[in-house]
Amino acid sequence: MNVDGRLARGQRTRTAVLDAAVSLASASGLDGLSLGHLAESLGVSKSGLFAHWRSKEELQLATIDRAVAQWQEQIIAPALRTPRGVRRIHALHEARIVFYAGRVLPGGCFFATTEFEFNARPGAVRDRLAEVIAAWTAFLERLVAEAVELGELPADTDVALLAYEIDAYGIAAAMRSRLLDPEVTYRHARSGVLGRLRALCPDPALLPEGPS
Amino acid sequence: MNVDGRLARGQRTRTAVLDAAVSLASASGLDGLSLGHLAESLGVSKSGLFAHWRSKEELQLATIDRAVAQWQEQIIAPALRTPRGVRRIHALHEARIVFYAGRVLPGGCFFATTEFEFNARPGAVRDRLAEVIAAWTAFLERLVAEAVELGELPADTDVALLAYEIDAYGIAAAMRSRLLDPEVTYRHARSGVLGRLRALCPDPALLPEGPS
DNA sequence: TACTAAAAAGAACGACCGGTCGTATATATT
DNA sequence: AATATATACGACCGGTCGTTCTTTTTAGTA
Repeated sequence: MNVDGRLARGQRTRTAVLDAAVSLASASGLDGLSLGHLAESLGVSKSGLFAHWRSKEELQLATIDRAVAQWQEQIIAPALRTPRGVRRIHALHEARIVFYAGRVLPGGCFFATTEFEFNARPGAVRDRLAEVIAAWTAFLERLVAEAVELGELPADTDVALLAYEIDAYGIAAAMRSRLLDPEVTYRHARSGVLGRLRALCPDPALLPEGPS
Repeated sequence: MNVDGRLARGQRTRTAVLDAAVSLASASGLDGLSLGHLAESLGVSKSGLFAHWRSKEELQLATIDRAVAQWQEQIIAPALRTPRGVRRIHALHEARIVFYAGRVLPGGCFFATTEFEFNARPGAVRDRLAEVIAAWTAFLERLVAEAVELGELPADTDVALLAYEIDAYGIAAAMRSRLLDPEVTYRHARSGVLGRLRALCPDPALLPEGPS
């Protein structure tokens, strides 16, 4: 288990840089993120960054991967610890709102910011972001499909549509919570999805009580 | 009605510049929009822009105003030509989707892009964008409230929540239509709102037929 | 025709951008 | 102890950024 101390040091630096990069990019975008600012905010030299990534684009791609891992840990993992079906769907959405409301990232949502930033800019970054959102969409649809299979949602449910709707509530929350009243926004995002699921789910005991 | 030819020329230039600025900013953001590119794409000198706006920020603010006017003409005006109530709500959403699907702007949606870009960057631009989205939200809520008053939606409808939901479908469409399958995305955005309104509206004749 | 004012161009600026290079410093291997 | 390697640094490059200043062109006025 003894690892090379040099590699360990590099790994430590890499992680610290990418964590800071995800934070900064969530607020300023992957393009607005400048190597000079990033290096300065970490107390390292700009040129030192090039020892780990040969170009800014490579660092941008690595930053995306890091943000995916963070999303996996903080939003997807909690949901997977919840029983399949509507409860898992609800847990996923709830973890997302908690993540936004907890101000984990200064910009709110890394993916919402960067996907809007790059959706009209061809290149490797855009392609990678498209892959990420496709995987996220597929995951959401799988959760909805499972709920249908379990009989917790009607058999004629439009799975892709419901997944779209749930995601839309989250995206809107990420945007509006920073420009309008956050509390009101989160309440809408929460009760929107909850109301939707409650209207479809035949077993009301599976979902939390509370004001619509 | 005879106007000063010099001023008229300036007005023409100003309009042309702002139209191009809205287009470019919808794809690259208000910050990614560089004065050099903007000037070059118009066949104008960079310094000439400063005859009309004293700084980039001033031009950014003017660009926002121009985008608001465009939104007013192409999305709000058509809706206001439709009878009040759920039909007007539906017309508004439909005009929005048509605007996105018609590729009027290369980036899809000026506001979605810039609001995500600036939601974590304090300053005059962010403040102006916050005003714009607040006005848009108020407008949407007014349309929903009118439908309730007309009896086309239940009296106990959560007006602000329904307005949030309708807007969320639009925001999600702007983002996903550029990274995932556009046709599927627009179908979801359309049938999502339509399904929502049909489930609430007691008079089915007010809304178009068609698959869910 | 002379004068004025608006619009636009041109050249130049300091600051910062992403990126390169040579070098110094740790840590490992022999 | 000598050597190799991964990491990190400081100095610097060409280019672009927003911005300023000066000059020229265009249009209206007396």
